[in-house]
Amino acid sequence: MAARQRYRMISWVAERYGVHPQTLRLWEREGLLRPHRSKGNTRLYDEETCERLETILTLTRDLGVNLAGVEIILNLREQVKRLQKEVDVLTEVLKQKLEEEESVPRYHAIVSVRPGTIQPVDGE
Amino acid sequence: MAARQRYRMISWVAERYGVHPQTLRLWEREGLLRPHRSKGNTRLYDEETCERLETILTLTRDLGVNLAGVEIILNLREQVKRLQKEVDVLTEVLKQKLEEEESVPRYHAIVSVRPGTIQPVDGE
DNA sequence: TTGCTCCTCACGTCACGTGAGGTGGC
DNA sequence: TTGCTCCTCACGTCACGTGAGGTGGC
Repeated sequence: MAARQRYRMISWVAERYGVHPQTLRLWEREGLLRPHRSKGNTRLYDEETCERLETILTLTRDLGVNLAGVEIILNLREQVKRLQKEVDVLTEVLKQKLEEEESVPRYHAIVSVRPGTIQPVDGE
Repeated sequence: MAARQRYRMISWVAERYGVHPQTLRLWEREGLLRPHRSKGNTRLYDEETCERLETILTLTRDLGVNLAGVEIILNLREQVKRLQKEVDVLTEVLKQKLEEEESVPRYHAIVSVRPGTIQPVDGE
């Protein structure tokens, strides 16, 4: 899953996505991006950061959202993702419960007797 | 639940929330607010619209979000609300299933007999 | 050294809030 | 009539993207 990370420098990212390097620095200052740093303080962008960047680009360029909005939208999307996952898990568990119930003969749920008060009609 | 609606005109809303009437008209033009209209074309704000306005005010004034962002954020919040409700319902159903399971004597799951092959030991 | 990186400062543009001006219904 | 409403147009401000200028590491 966690593939070998590729770290890119700012010029690569800027050209790849058509963003001004200063814009990348600005967005970092605003807290929207958090690239890693080399020992010499050079920004290093991993894949996750690049994906985040793509999202931000869509929001700002295509949809005209400002930076304050981007921040909130990214958080809300995370929340939606978590909730959607929770719904999926709960649905799956419930589905299994219902199947389980289905496989048990019906009268097991209907007959309710005290232990020792019933006997087989004939042997076995 | 659905109480008698009170409709307010733009000057009342503007003063109540400290918003310029033109701003209210602008936000409507941008699709963020949808007040009703009188037969003479006067805007009429109901409670729901006022609540929506409060939310927009928080987003724009306190958080600095622009109108494009507000639109998206309001939609995402709706989505979160729906998902949260779904999680609540599923959780409740699952809880009941588990309680039900707990209340059924264990051997109901163990004993597996054909109908008509068992009888009560004594009457009743 | 060359071409990258880092940073701060400053300008230009655009979104958006607000005011003016002119209209019509209660 | 008075004071509201409607509308459009235009100005001022602020956020933000981008360029310049000067620095230091690979």
